[in-house]
Formats: sequence, structure tokens, C-alpha cells
Amino acid sequence: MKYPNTKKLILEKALDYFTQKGYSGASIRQIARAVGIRESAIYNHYKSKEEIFNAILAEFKSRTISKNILSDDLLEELDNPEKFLKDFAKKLVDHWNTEDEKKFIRLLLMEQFTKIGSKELSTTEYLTELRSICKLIFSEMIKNGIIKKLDPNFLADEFTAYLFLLRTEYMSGSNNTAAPRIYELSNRHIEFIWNSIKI
Amino acid sequence: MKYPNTKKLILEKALDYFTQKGYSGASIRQIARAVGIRESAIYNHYKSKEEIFNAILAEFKSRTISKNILSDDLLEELDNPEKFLKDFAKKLVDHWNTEDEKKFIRLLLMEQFTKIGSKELSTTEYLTELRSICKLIFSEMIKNGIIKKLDPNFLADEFTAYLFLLRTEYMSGSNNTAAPRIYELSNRHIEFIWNSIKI
DNA sequence: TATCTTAATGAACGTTTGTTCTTAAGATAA
DNA sequence: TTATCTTAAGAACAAACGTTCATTAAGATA
Repeated sequence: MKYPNTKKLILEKALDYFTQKGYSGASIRQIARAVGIRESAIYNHYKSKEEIFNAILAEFKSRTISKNILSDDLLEELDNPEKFLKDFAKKLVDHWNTEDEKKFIRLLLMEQFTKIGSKELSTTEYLTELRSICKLIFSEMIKNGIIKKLDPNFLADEFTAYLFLLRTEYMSGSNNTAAPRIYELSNRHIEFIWNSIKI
Repeated sequence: MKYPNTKKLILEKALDYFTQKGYSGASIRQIARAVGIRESAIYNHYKSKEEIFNAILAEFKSRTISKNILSDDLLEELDNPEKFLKDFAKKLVDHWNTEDEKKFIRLLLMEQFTKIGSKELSTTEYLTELRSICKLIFSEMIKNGIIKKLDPNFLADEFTAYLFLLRTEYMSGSNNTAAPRIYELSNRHIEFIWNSIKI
């Protein structure tokens, strides 16, 4: 009998239960049953429930937005800034709409205040990378004289805030709004921002 | 011996534990100890843990934003729209910065995806009242010809989104940013919005 | 005074929790 | 082949869980 990749499977099922019942509400036995093994077998792979939680966090921390959404063909659109921003936002929405990302934002929202989550989870930290990318983009636009001279950090927040609200409402829970509608809202936001900052 | 208001106290302590450990992570025994009574005494006031949770929700649902932040003296500032919006945002921030409101948003974020919370808790529903107030305000401004003709629903969202991000980051968790700094950020946002929509 | 209601106690219940232990079978390496 | 390593099962553990119970004592009501 081959060894199936139980270790990975435990993480997947644990994430499912953590995001449905919270860390405390999910039990080792339920997770084990979902994996198809006994609860004692779990401990051959992780030495505690907390270690499972931390392993999930480590997996997400190792991922980066940049690689997923700042593709080369996107960067070539920089000469059409409004279209660039729209496509950038669209890629971000797509990324956030991923099944894995949706689960992670749920875990973040649920556990960021608890003892186990407060060490590693915070919305600010989660948005840090996106913020710095946006800041870079707007800084470049200012330098090239295509938008007004405003604080790029502030512009990054204005850009992000609306999308973050979209995400919180339509891309994390049961509120299953269709993707096209989200694109529509996102585009309208970009148009608003663009008309406010363009020279 | 007078009867102390144990019923109310149970709700307060339960909310504390729910927002620190999640609904599942908080136990009747811990809550009872915090109140100063035995766990069995809890059941003289509420017939189950779930009933305590629902009682907390009911208390928050019965409250309304309008009464707290749409005061008469604020409405008299409507002839100075930018100042009005700034003061409106400030009042909202103050309201959100209330100890009770902070606890509730935490409960909302934590339990909105769990079995017990999904029936009654949603970010969209929580923002509904604020949205409709904002919509009313912007509709009025459009009618009076002092701002551009844009979709008032959209303007309400743009107005709300940035403040919601501020709230999520600085007014719900351990990220204890001082109030003056939040006002500052809020004002800059209003100035940005105002310059974008004024005629 | 007698009765009723309220709010508390402490023990007990059956269940579930996270975790540990021993044991065994298949995979791997010598 | 033998020896070792990995992964699983199943029983067991003490602790904690939500809840129920009979009992008690103190105000409220009559």
C-alpha cells in the first residue's frame, strides 16, 4: 500500500473545519474522520492541534500576491493607466475569489482576535504587500506626471479600501455575488478614482 | 439581600469571552466564574448557551446608528457640505470606537461564518443603515445641485469603504491607534471625496 | 404567618475534548 | 534476508464541556 499524502490532506480538512466552526469549535476527531483516519493517526503528522493551525498559516504566509497578479503582460499596459488599474483590480478580485483565498480571509477574520490567531494574523499585515504595490504604482504615475501630486500611500488606501469592502461583503462568505457584477462595481470604482486623480 | 442584575452581567461577561475566544471557545463555566456565580446558576437566567448568544445579538440589533450620530446640530451644518461630511464621519468613527461597538464588530467578524452566527450576522446587513443614510445625504446634495450627478448608492459606498477599512484595521482589534490620527485619516478621505464630487 | 418566586449552590450526568500509549502492518534500506 | 521507518488502529486518559437535578435561602406577596 502506497502512502497517500495524508499530511497535506489533514491541512485541507482542518482548514475547512476551522473556517466553518472556528479553531475551538473544530475537533481533531472531526478532522480525522474527514481525512479518513483515526484521531490518533493525526499525531503521526502533527504533534498538536496548534501545530496544524500554524502549518496552515505558514502555507499562506509563504504565498505572495505579486507573483499572482503583477504579470508581465499587465505591466505593459502602463501607458494606458486607467485600463491598467482596471485590469489590476480585476486580477486582484480574481485572486481574492480563489477558493483558497476565500478560506484564508475567513480564517483571518475569525481568529485574528483569539489567543492562537493574534500572534500571526492581522488585516493590516495581510494588506501590507498590496499596499506597497499600489504605492509603487501611484508613485510612478506621479513621477511621470500623469496623475496629481497626492500622497501615494493615501492613494493606495483609497484604491484598496473599496475593493476590500467588496471582498468583505461578496468574496468571503455566503453572499455569492456573481463575478461579473463584482467586476462592474470594481470598474466603476476605478473610473471614479481615475477621474479624481488624473491631470 | 437585594437581587443584583445578574442577567445583564451574564451578557456582558459572555460578550467578553465570546470576543476573546469565539463562541465555541468560551465556556459557561468561565462566564459564570467571571460573573461571580456557579455555572448552574446561569440556567436560572438563560436556558442555554445559544440563548445567551442570541440575547447579545438582540441587544445590538435593537440599537440604531441614526439616533447616535444624526443629531440635530449636525443636520444644521448641511449648508457647509464638506464640514458636514467631516463631522458626520467623525461621529461615525466615535460611535465605532465605542467599547461596545468594538466588541460587536469583533463578534460579527468572528461568528458570521459559523453555524450559530450565520443566521443573524452579516457585514452587509450591519452596513445597511449607514448606507441608506449616506444615500439620503448624497441624493439631497445632488438634488440641491451642489455635487455632481453620480449614483448616490455608489457615492455611499465610496464614502463608507475607506472608513470601514479604518475601522477594520484600527478600531476592532489590538491595533490601538490614537483617535486623533484616525480623525486625520478620515478628514483626508473626506477632502478627497469632496474634491471629486463637488461642482 | 404562610406561601410563592427567584436566584443561588454543589453534585452529578453523559459526552466530547486533546492527547498518549501500545501494537501491528506495509514500505524502505542494508 | 533482516532491521528500520512510517503510518495507521484502537483503547485509554484526565480534563472540560453543556446541562440537569434536588436543595436551600432570601425577598415578595397574600
